[in-house]
Amino acid sequence: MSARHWLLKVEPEVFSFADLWRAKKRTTAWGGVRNYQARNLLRDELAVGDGVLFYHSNAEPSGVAGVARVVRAGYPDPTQFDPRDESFDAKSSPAAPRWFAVDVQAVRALARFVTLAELRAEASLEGMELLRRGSRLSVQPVARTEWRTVLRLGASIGADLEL
DNA sequence: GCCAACGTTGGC
DNA sequence: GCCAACGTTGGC
Repeated sequence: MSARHWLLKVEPEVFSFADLWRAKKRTTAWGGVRNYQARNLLRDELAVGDGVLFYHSNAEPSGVAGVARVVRAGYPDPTQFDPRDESFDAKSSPAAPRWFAVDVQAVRALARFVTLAELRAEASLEGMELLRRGSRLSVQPVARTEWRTVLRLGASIGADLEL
């Protein structure tokens, strides 16, 4: 698979796009994921330079808040080795790490926050993973056409659509 | 290896 | 707060 665009879910109560914007170098480790399908994507697929839709889940409203990019590809998620961390995994070890993280850097906020309802209303996004019934993956591939559509929905008139 | 019970996600 | 959908766990 050579998807170049991804959607990453975050609960804004925990860490929002605004938090990322304020972070040092506008960059954060994106990890704590304890799902194997998501792990495989983080470990094997996300590459430096890939585009990221930063999605606020479990929010009022939920939706895409901003654009980020991958600045460090998959590496062992340090939280799995920290007994004090709630994502600690006693069955993992540095020699055989089980969970992975990437680093992402904010590129820009969307001119308009694009709500989940707006995404659902967009016929051309019908096949988007996020919108599929029961979809829960916190790392999802985004097709190029979907990426462009979301950016268009989030752009103010005349804004540059390219990342 | 089956599958019921349980935990989590996340929209509503 | 509810609950549907899904993933994981663990008894057998």
